[in-house]
Amino acid sequence: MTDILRSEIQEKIKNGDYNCEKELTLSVISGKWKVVILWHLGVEGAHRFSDLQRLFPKISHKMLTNQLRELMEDGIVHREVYPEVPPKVEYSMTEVGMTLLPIVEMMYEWGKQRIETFKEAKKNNML
Amino acid sequence: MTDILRSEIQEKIKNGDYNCEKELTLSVISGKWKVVILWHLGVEGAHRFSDLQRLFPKISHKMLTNQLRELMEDGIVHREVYPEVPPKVEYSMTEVGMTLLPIVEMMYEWGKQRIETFKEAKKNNML
DNA sequence: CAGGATCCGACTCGATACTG
DNA sequence: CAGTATCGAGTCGGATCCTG
Repeated sequence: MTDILRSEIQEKIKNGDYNCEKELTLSVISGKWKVVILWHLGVEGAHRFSDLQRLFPKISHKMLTNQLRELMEDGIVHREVYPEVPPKVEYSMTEVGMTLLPIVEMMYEWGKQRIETFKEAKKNNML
Repeated sequence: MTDILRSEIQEKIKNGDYNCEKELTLSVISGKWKVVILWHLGVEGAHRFSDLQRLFPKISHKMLTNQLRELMEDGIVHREVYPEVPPKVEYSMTEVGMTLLPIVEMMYEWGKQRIETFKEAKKNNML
C-alpha cells in the first residue's frame, strides 16, 4: 500500500485538499526501510550508498534505490554526488528530515515497551 | 507493503528477534486508514461500525473490516459486541492503544507544519 | 561504485454477492 | 447491522542484466 498512499496523498496536497495532515506524515515515513534509514542518517550522519547496503544486507538494491528516491522527493534526504572515479554518492538528512527524528524516536520507545510486555507475557506463560 | 510488513515483523517478534522496535510501531500504525481510526477512537471515544463507515465514506467495507481486525490483533483496539437485534458492535481504544496517541498527535503536527510550508511556497510562486 | 530497465510471481484492494 | 467469501485488475518487489 505504501506507494499507493504516497501518490494519493501527494495528489491531494496538489489539489489543495489539506485535510490529511497525519496521512502526509505517515506517507513520508511508511516504507519497509525508511525509518531505519532515517535513523542511521539522522544519528550517524551521511552515508554512502554502499554503506547503507552493508548496514541492511537484506534490503534489495532496487528497494534501497526506491526508498532513497522517495525520501528525496519528499525533501527528507539530500543526495550529494562527488564527481570522482569511481563515483561516490552520499545521502544525508535535510533540515526538514531532522524534524522527523523525534517521531522516529517515539516510535522506537513505544516499540521497545511493547516488546518488553511481550517478553513478560512469554515468561509468565512458561512458568 | 503494509501487510507484508506486519506479518514479517510479527514473525520476527515470535522468533525472538527483537531488533526491530521502530518497525514494530510502524507496522502497527501503517495502513491507509489506521491513524485516522485511532484518532477518532482515541479522541472521541467508542464508535460503531456504521459510525466509522459514515466518518470515512471513501473507505470500502472490506478495508474497514481489515484495518479494524489488524488493530485488534495488535491489541490497539477493543471490540465490544452487544447481544441485541439488530446487532450492535462498538470499537474503542485499549489502554495500549491510548499510548499511541502522542505519536499520532506528533504526526499530525508535523504534517500540518509541512503543509504550511507547501502553501507558502505555492503563494510565493504565484507572485 | 551507483543505479536504470525489464521480467514475472505474489500480494492487495475494490466490487459484488451472500449470511445471521 | 455487521460481517464473510470470492474474483479480477492493478501494484509491488526480488532477481537479473546492463550502463557510465
